[in-house]
This record gives sequence, C-alpha cells and structure tokens, in this order.
Amino acid sequence: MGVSKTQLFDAEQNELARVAKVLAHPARVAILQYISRQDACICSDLVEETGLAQATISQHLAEIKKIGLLRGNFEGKNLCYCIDKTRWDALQELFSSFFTGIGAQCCTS
Amino acid sequence: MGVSKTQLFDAEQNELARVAKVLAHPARVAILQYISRQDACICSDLVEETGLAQATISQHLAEIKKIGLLRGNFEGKNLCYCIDKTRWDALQELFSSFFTGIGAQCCTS
DNA sequence: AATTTATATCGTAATATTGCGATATAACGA
DNA sequence: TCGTTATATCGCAATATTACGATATAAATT
Repeated sequence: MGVSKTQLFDAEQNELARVAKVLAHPARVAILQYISRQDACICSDLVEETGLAQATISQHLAEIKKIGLLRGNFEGKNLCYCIDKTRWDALQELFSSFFTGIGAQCCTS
Repeated sequence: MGVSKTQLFDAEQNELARVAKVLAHPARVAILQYISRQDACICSDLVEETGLAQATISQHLAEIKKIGLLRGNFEGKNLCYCIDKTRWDALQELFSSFFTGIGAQCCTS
C-alpha cells in the first residue's frame, strides 16, 4: 500500500528512521557538508555547487528543516543557512547510541 | 522525474545516503534491534514481533542484506540471521565521521 | 513420497519521493 | 515604484517504496 506502518513501532525507532530518511539522499548529505564547509553559512550557491535546479535544492532544504537541523538568518539581502549545532549534536548522539547499542550484542560467529 | 541524480555526488556521499536509506524505515530499525537483542540470532519471530506480514519482513531483510549487514546460517531447520559485526563497525564509523566532520564547523550564532 | 515449516519471490495496488519548469513572494537597489 | 535577485511553493511526470496475498522453494519430519 505504500504507507509505512509507523504505529507498529516505538517513538525512538520512528525518530531514528525519520532522521535517516533525510540523510538518505546524496544531495542532502552534500548540502549539509557544503554548508558546514563555508564557515560563513553561505546560502544557495548550492544550486551551482550541486548542479540541481533551484526548486530542487529548495525542496531538499525544506526536508532538512523538518528535522530541525537548519537555521536561516537574513544577512542583508542574502538568506544564510547554518546548521543548528545543538540539534546536530542531539542527532549524532541518537545515531551513536543506536550503533553502540546494537554493536554490543552482535553475534561474532 | 523520481530518479536520484547520484552521478552529481561523490562516492562517500552516495554510500552514506544508501546506508541511511536502509535505516530510514522503522521496521528495519526494529528488526536490527530485535536481532541484536536475541543473542541467539533468532530468525523470523520478526513477523510476530512486528505485526507485519511475512512477505514484508522478508523484503525488509533483503534491503538490510543489500548493504552487507546480515549473515544467515542454517541451524537445523531454522535460518538464523545475525548482524555482521565487521560491517556494522564500518558503518558506525561512516556515520560517526560524517557527524563529527560537520559538527566541527557549525556556526554557533 | 507426502506433509509441514520457514523463507523468498512475484505481482500488484497504494502512496511517497525526486526533479524541474512555472510562478509566487519578498527584500534590496536604482 | 520598478526591476533585480534570492528563495519558496505549485503542479506535474517519472520513478521508488511499502505492504501483502499468492505462490515458489527448500529443508526437516513423518
């Protein structure tokens, strides 16, 4: 049917999946890397950088925003995005404990 | 058009996205957690556990296999899955360095 | 050999994602 | 105010994902 049955799973499982879905596209990975590389938090030379259309980039940015990772401030006429460090750290911790929790009990045979 | 333009991005970006896509469904997160919780690497009580149909579970397992995370051995009549620890550690490192690499240069304003 | 049990695959319907042109919106500079 | 520039949103076409019943496969048991 195409709809994920999220009600079958707990909040943490759904949250991890929701965040992973945002990282599940190379353009969004590239956007995050690019934004962090420019310490000035430069906005959309992303179009030029990636070769995707402006509408497409804007859509990808919206996905990243949905999980609270982006902050945008106007600097003069430019809307500059930057990564919300607090949220970033929280998500890093989410993934880290997921990986650690499972890794601990892997069978090694 | 619905096709991701993977050729625009580098190998690491595509790899991270490919793995994230597998984690981007709560059922697959739950499956990985369940397999690790049973240190005996028990197979598909997953159907009972999750409430999803057997065909659906099998499909999710196939997705997890595609990124090399599952090993299946026959124990008598049962096919027992377990998580490939080496691969798991490699993916943990992949995510860890992604998060660390970006977090280092986030603007803090 | 026939039956049972466990898992995979096929086919298909419902829905989601990706990408982009066209079109808004909104702030700045002339 | 008018045009320019930057970004968001709409609408649509192409494709991917999710879910599951039905069916295949394959090993173990009888």
